[in-house]
Amino acid sequence: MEDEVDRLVAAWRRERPDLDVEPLEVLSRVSRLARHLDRARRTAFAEHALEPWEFDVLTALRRAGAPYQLSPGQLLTQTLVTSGTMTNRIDRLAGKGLVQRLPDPDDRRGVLVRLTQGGQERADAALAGLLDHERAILGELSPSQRDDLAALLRQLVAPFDNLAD
Amino acid sequence: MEDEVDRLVAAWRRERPDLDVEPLEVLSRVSRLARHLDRARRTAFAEHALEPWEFDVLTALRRAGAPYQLSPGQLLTQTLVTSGTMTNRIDRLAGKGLVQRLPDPDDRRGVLVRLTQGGQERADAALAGLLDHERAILGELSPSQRDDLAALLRQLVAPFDNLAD
DNA sequence: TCCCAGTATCTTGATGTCGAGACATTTCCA
DNA sequence: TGGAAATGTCTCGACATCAAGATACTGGGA
Repeated sequence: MEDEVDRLVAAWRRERPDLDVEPLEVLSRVSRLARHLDRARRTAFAEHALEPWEFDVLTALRRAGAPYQLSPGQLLTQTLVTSGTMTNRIDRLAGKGLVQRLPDPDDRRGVLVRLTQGGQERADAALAGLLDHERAILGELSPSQRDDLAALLRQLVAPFDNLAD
Repeated sequence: MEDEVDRLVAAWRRERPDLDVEPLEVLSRVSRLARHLDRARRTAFAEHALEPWEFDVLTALRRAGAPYQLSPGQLLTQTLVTSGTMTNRIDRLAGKGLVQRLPDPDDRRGVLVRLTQGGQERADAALAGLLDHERAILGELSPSQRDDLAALLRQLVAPFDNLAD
């Protein structure tokens, strides 16, 4: 089946026949698919009354394992936002009762952000919902195609992930 | 080589062994790769003193073919932003002399946005630079792997692209 | 012990985007 | 032909983000 990138590439071949636009076949599809996935995620989370950024923070804490707490600095590195943004996010999540701020007993400059019981439940439910949605999207592919795709993508991502960011 | 998604998946398997997190192997890699690509694009465009959003608008006009003009509404559907955002973008591009606003001769409500000579040159140069960068990223893969990857991604994207958006 | 560079977090101001609504013009239908 | 609905663009207010600087505390060397 044809997609928007096929149309995009055709337009460039018509307007710029001198250029090799083959890289777009892969990388434009990655970008466009990511945009669609963002929208799908937003929809999936709305069923649990969560914004994507809330999910990102809550699940980072959930993945940390009991007692489900991290410093703001650790959350920064996991979510790739700036410190000002994280302060704002923690404020709002604390206001909703999904996390609480605790003083770090070992460092009086520091703070620990801990998932509340309610926050953990919301995170767990939203993750399950997200995975259901994503399984539906991947229904287009056979199990072996999924494995192939994951392996190819890993090859492209790994150089970025293993570089000092 | 290992990547961040391998670590992410391992953490979930430890914390939520009851869940099947296999979809993340594909879709989290798509999202993360897209984020890395955004940063790489930003770097590539900076060599031509362009922001990503400027590139998006200028190349939409460039792809339209001579005389390189589209209505704001057509630009909306191609760039997936809202009308308020597009008005703002056109204002700034016009201020830099990269596009100009012309009254639509056929519809007095309407406006046509036309690429200037300078705008076209910037768009063409930035596209060539982007493709060079992207070719380097894809250097990890053989030609047949790229074809496979493009085909698998097309299968995932096509249902979104061919749905009323 | 004192000081100072380093670390951790929060505050502030600027920016770009979105969503809703305003306004002008066109199109469709009675 | 008259009027309502649709269309195309712009304006405005709210919001999340970022970058840079402010504030508070720690820890090692003189």
